[in-house]
Amino acid sequence: MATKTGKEAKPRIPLSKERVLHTAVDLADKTGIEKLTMRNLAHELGVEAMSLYYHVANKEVMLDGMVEAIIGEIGEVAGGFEPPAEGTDWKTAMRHRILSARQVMMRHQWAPGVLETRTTMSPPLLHYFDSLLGIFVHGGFSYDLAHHAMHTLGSRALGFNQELFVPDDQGPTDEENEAMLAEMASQLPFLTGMMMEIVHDDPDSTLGWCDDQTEFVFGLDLILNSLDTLRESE
Amino acid sequence: MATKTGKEAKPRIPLSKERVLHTAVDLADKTGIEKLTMRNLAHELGVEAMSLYYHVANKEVMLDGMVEAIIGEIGEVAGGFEPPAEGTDWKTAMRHRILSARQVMMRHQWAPGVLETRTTMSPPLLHYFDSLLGIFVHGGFSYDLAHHAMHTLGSRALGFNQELFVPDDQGPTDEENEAMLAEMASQLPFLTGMMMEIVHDDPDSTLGWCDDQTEFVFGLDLILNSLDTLRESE
DNA sequence: ACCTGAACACCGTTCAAGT
DNA sequence: ACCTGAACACCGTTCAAGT
Repeated sequence: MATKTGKEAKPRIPLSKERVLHTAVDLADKTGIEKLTMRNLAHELGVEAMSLYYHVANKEVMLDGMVEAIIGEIGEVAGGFEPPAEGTDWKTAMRHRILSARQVMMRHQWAPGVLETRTTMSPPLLHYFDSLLGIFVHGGFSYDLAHHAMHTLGSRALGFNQELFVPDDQGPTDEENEAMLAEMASQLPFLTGMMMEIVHDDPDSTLGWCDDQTEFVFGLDLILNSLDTLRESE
Repeated sequence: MATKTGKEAKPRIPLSKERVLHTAVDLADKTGIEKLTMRNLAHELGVEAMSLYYHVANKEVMLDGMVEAIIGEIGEVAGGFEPPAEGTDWKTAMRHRILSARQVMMRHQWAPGVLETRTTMSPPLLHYFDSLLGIFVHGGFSYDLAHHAMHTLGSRALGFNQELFVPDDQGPTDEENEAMLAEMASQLPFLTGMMMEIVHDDPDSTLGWCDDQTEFVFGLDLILNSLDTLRESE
């Protein structure tokens, strides 16, 4: 009752589009995207919900703005979107750029989901894609192959992969896991077989077993190497 | 006023979980997922919103059920999830299975988005993935490589690819496009270059230019071929 | 067993009004 | 110029009540 969470001091810092966006990003990081409501955000800013609408047209464009902020972060991590230094192998340049993007996505878990719901590409996003295309083209790709390449990368171009079925927050208990495995054995022979092998190699692993980073890099390298072969034979 | 949309005859067919789910799928197909509210669905069924809760626990499990229905459809299109006929090349089997899934995703545009928000794998979904794994393993993959392979496929395993930024419903006008291209030229040299080449080859194409099916198959084949090479050298 | 009316606790957003 | 109070049109969902 005595001190509420950091909205005590009357808002000396006036609201601004930037402050709204940055606070929104922080709040989404902290509480998850589903808790990012205009009301919650306003409260975090020590202000009424309706005040936000003076700085952002509506929630949808606010989300657009948050995405732009994220792209900016990628730029910081990657050291800008300029073409790689003369003589740099295109594959290492692309790998570096994409893994930089991934770093940013990792600290903003909500970002992939929001990215997927955007219907228009903001200028920063276009700029980012242009820079990826640049790496391809400077690396000797035709526009046609570079185009295919972008589609093949899909969301990996932004540093994330459709992780189908991230296991639930509350993981199954060990007993549930045990029971599940037993029942699965007959119905799902291959999944069971795979899991038993994995459990054998790493006893600590459970149903949510995968090392996302390893798997991401595996897929990324497979695609980049494959594209390189196509480029050579073009 | 005289005749409302097909809810005239009093509900001779009683509600049931199946009827709720199938109507939900149809309604999502017809009006889009964002219009699929419990109230709208109830109205479509000639019933009050609260009646739905007798047959489905809540909206989230209803969406789970809809996904299960979709997996069922994939089974119909693919002719079941049984392992491929003896001696079938794993790659053609996998390609066929995945392109069957894609057919189903194409007629339920909302399905990818809903799939991505699921947090638990329903039995039909597990069964589907098990069948894919089976194709890999029967094709000579180790469990370890098959595991990597599943991650590499990502959402492609279910017949869709993260199409980042499907252009807006209301496409830009020709003039807007023109203006955009002009402005882009300096800022986005590679995107502009690529688009100009594409426009040259196919004058009808615009910003929403890509042939999704072609691009999907390109990426899929690239990945499958690459995996085959890894399998051989394992 | 199956369906409903009224109500609750939320959303995003508009609009006229305050300073 | 910037912020707000009250209100609107929606959500999903609970719960006691109807048949």
